[in-house]
Amino acid sequence: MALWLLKTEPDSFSIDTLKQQKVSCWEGVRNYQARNMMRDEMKEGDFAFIYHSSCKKVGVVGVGEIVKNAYPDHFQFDSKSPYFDPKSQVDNPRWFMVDLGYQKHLPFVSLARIKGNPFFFDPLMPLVQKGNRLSIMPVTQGQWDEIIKMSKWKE
DNA sequence: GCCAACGTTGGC
DNA sequence: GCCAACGTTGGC
Repeated sequence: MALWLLKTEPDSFSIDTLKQQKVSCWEGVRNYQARNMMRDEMKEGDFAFIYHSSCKKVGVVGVGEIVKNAYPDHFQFDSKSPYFDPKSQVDNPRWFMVDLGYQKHLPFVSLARIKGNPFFFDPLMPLVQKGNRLSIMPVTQGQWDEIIKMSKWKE
C-alpha cells in the first residue's frame, strides 16, 4: 500500500464536497509527472492526504482512499470542460483519473506548520520545496505518521 | 494582486 | 535539440 498527497482547490472542490459525495472521480490532472504516478503507481486501497491549496487556509485537511485504479479522464474529450485537451484522442487518451473515497477529516495542519517542522526537510518532502507545483505526490510512512501526529497537537 | 518557479510550446 | 517566450501554479 502506498501513501499520497492530493492537492485540491477548495473553492472548486473541497474535502466537504468529497464527504457529501462519499466517492468522487479525481479529474483534471494535467501534468505528466502527476499523471504517471497516478496511472502507474496509485492503486486501490492506497490512502491519500487531502490538501487544500490556493486558498486562505492552505494545508492538510483530511484523508481519502483510492477506490478505483486509474482510467481515462473523460473531461479531456469534452470541449465544454476546462480540462478539455484537443490533442488527446479517444483511442489513445492522454489523461487519467482515479476514484477517491472520503475517509475522514483531520484537525487542520497548515503548510506553515509543516514547513516549521524540521522532520520534513530530511529527507525533503516535495511539499515544502519552494516552487513545487506537483498536484500529486508520494508520502512516506514517516511523513504520514508525523502529519497525523501534528494533527493531534494543539496549535 | 504579486511574483517566483516551473512546465510547455514552437521557431530555428 | 536548444532555448526564449509564454502560461500556469500556488504561496504569500
